[in-house]
Amino acid sequence: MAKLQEFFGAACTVDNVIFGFDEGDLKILLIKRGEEPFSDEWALPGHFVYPSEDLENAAVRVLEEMTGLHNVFLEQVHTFGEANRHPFGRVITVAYFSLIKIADYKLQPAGIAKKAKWVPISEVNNLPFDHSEILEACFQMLKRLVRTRPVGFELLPPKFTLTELQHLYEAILEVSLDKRNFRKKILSMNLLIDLNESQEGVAHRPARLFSFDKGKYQEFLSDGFNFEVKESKSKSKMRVSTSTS
Amino acid sequence: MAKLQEFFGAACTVDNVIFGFDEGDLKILLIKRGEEPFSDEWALPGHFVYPSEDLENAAVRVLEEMTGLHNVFLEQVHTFGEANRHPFGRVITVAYFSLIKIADYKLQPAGIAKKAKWVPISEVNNLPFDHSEILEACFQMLKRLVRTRPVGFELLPPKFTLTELQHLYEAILEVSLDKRNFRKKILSMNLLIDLNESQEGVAHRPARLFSFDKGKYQEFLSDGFNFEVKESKSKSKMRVSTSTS
DNA sequence: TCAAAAGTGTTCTTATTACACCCATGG
DNA sequence: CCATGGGTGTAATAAGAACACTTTTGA
Repeated sequence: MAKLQEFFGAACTVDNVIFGFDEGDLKILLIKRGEEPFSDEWALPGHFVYPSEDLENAAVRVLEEMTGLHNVFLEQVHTFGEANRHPFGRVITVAYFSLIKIADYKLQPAGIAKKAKWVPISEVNNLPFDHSEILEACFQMLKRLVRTRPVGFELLPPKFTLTELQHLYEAILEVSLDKRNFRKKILSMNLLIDLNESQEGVAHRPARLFSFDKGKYQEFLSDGFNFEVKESKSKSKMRVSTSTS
Repeated sequence: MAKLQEFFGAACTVDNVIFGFDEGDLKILLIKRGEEPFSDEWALPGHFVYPSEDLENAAVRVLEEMTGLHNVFLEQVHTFGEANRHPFGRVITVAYFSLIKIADYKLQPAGIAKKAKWVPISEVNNLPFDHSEILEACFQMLKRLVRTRPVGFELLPPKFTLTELQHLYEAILEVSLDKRNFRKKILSMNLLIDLNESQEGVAHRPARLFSFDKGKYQEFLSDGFNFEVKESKSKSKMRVSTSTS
């Protein structure tokens, strides 16, 4: 039997999969590591948890350092604790994922921008540590979440079109959806407010703009909903990995 | 900025919510602690993760020590890492939950039985540490899981009646269900095998016995299903806390 | 006038809900 | 013969799925 002291030699980190949606693509934020191990490689943003820092607070701290944003959607996903997952010693990592509006991120000073980049999720590969596994777990979590919570609110700008919202769902779920059925369903939830405004300057019929109803949104956040979607039969959409080695 | 060394002073534990189903009640296994802190109090079974032990393995180890059972359903739920949650230092705990057949457990030698007991979930209260919060998280997880995975297989004996299965769902979801609708739905899944056997020695019409179809079960385990259930309109069932302080 | 995306309804099918009486057994 | 829980079907409603053409704008 080990003595109590021997158990207190581990470190804990948080790693954060930060999702954004831009140009029809679901993306995550990667950072170029400045320290060993894996210095100069692109990895998930993360950091050690300080000795007297709450775990959740560490995740918030990393997120705020990366994005400059506060009050961001953040949820714990899974903890990875293989004994040899980190070369420097026993390091257990807790994975979080968060959802941000990329437009907000872009307004931030460029301090961190030199060492951070948004990468479409289909193009991410060869992450160091067990970060690929972490990403996969977070992506699965997002897929699950999108069917029970009105997640679009976190990822889209304040005003958006129904097509943008549909594309978001398609990007997350990796399916294609029927336009009429999607609209019927999402509108029947009374979650959206029709702003009676239209897009401007587009080379086609301008779309109506909508925003989320914050009251309804909070309701759905706590109670959940059931957004079951089935891939539309006609045209199927495959996940394309455009990554090259 | 802290030095690397300063991060390596934490300990990691696992805590395990072990669910069983018996006498129509959903129960969990509690253990009488043999060590400080909270010695002699009833708590969730758990233990430190050894320095070179995989996290998941620690959860399996605790489970096997407690129950003597192998290959048990076990899933990670959430990690609790408030800085001051443990009086002895920085201890982060990873919560797991598992599902066992209480009948199997009862066959085990009674070594641990003196310091362990099954408690109906409605009667659990005042657990030490943040164990109440951990239990709540695991119970929520079980509720979620029961609607997407054929969880009954893990909790019921090899042969069971449809009413027993229904009572299991009712205990987990804390609702009452319509008998006919429940049967129609569960039978339509082709998950059950009608054994063409009947109960014996009951003071009423004997019920047919069923078992799970292992092939179908595996399929549902990986693909999931959608067991949406709505509380039956006529008679509602409230969660009754029979605990007395 | 063309290209591009927006917008819009109906029919069919499937799943869910509500609901009440007879049956088999042991005591 | 009574108490107990087992077992069964149908009609009404709601939700989901399939599907194609017209509209508005800028270039």
